Amino acid sequence: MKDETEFDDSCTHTLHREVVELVKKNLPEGKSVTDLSEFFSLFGDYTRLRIMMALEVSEMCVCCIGESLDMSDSAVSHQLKILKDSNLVKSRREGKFVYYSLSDDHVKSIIDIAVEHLSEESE
Amino acid sequence: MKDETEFDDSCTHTLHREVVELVKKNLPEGKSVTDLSEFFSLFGDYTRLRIMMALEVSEMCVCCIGESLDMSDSAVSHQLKILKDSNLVKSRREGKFVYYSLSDDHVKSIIDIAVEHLSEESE
DNA sequence: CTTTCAATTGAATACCTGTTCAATTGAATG
DNA sequence: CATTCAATTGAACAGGTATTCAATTGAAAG
Repeated sequence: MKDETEFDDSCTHTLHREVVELVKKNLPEGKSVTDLSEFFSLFGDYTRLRIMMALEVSEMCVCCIGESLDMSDSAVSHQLKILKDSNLVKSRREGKFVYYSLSDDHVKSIIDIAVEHLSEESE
Repeated sequence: MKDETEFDDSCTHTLHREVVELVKKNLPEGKSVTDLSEFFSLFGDYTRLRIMMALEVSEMCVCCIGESLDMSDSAVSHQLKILKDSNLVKSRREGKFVYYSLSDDHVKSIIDIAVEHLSEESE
């Protein structure tokens, strides 16, 4: 009857055990990590990122965004919906046009940090 | 013979035209935006993000990461390869084990910024 | 040299997600 | 009220990607 009966799967070194337990304790709950990864995913798509960077320059209506980025209005609208549902952009209607803009400057600051990281990378 | 022959697609208002041209001028070239979106994508996957957050706590061997996060060693190894190719994690071999750790503290700072953003969001 | 365990790899699979296309809604205008 | 243009929506499609599974490599120990 060995001492290891409760540790019968892989990587059973006691030293490693302690680390595993420590990590399990300190890891945030699944929900918040999911939220975080979904947040990063918003920036992880090429066209969505381009839309946000375009809106850093100026607010624009849907068709202007499409023309600036050479995308169909439909594709733009779909992505804008995702960004709006995530509170990264907001919109206002003026006559026939719906103008989109960034909700706040979090977007810019997050992109800036990443740009900075990537530029340091290539040194 | 109208003046609009060169502007015969949608959204032809001169006011909008100027904005479109401004945005086109100020938008970074495609390559750098692609790099940026790929960078964010690394954080945009649930399991990859969990791996990085686990490594914030301590360096670990592959099987310990798997055990901490309840994933197969193979799945962990595949993701670690992606993270290593992107220079977000590094590894060292010690006997039979390969220990992984974060390359630098950029990972932590980027995650922290996002966490901060999300917490402000919910106020 | 054979065995054992950790880690990696490649191929196949399954899932997710962005785009397209067609149809529809909303608002202004004649 | 019909028309026009901007925008939205839903369904279908296609491309990318994470996981699984099986096989293999690498290092230590008997």
